[in-house]
Amino acid sequence: MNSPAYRLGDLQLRILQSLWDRPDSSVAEVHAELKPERDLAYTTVATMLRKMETRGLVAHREEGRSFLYRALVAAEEVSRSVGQHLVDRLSAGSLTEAVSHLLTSREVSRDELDQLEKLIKEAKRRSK
Amino acid sequence: MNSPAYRLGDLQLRILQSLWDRPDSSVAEVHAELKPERDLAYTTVATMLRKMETRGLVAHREEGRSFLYRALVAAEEVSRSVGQHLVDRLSAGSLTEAVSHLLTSREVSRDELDQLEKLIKEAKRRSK
DNA sequence: ACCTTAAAACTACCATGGTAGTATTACTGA
DNA sequence: TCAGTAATACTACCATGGTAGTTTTAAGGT
Repeated sequence: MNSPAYRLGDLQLRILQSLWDRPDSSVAEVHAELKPERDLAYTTVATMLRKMETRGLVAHREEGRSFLYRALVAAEEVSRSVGQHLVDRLSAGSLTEAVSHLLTSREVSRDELDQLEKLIKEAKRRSK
Repeated sequence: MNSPAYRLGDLQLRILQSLWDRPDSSVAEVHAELKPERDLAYTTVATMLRKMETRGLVAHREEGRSFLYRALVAAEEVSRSVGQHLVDRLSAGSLTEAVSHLLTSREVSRDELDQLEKLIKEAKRRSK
């Protein structure tokens, strides 16, 4: 149906996540938030935001001398799309296979396993 | 530390998967295998294989008039790397969060949930 | 009013994945 | 031997993500 199959680069996705967390962020705020992980120039973030606006991913409004950006796409939508892509890449579309990959290819703590188990149980309850 | 952090495009990853399945494939064989999903020109696959060879991802040997390609990188290595990257994208590195996304953002059949549960149990047993 | 500063706008650039066309090479069969 | 064919080699192209420099605009203090 209406899954526009978002093709997002790493930076774009990261910026969206930042915007989902804090809507109406200025470029400076987004830049600051990304600073620890990726030391980008201010202009890089600004440019990216503008590119994303032309793609309809975000929108801005002026607040004094600043542009405040917000995401136009829902976290849900994009997550699904990205997640689907993930599963496809990892294992031609099979979710369980993908998770299996994830589990076997890394150290997974006892704690995480417990959490995962709980997740499954919840999902089962919901689907019942 | 020997995780070279493979940055692979979709097609490259798909080709590797094909090669893991059937080592010593000719270009024609890889092309044929990909045909149903992606109707690419023969030359596209050949070019990609050549590019991947310069990157050290695959190697070829001549067999009569054909080049037989094989993957130089282990499925394990790449899977881990790709999986890690995808988990990072989806949710800053948290595996359980990533799986949670996967579970809540799509229809998951009862059957899949059962399989997943089994997976977790196995992982627990192994880690014990 | 003017200088400083900070923001946005515009523009350019590079790397790379993806795509495919054309050229070349070399078997193979008649 | 030589035309046909099937393979590789070479090359070019495009789109896009990512990066950042330069230019313009406008606010704010003194």
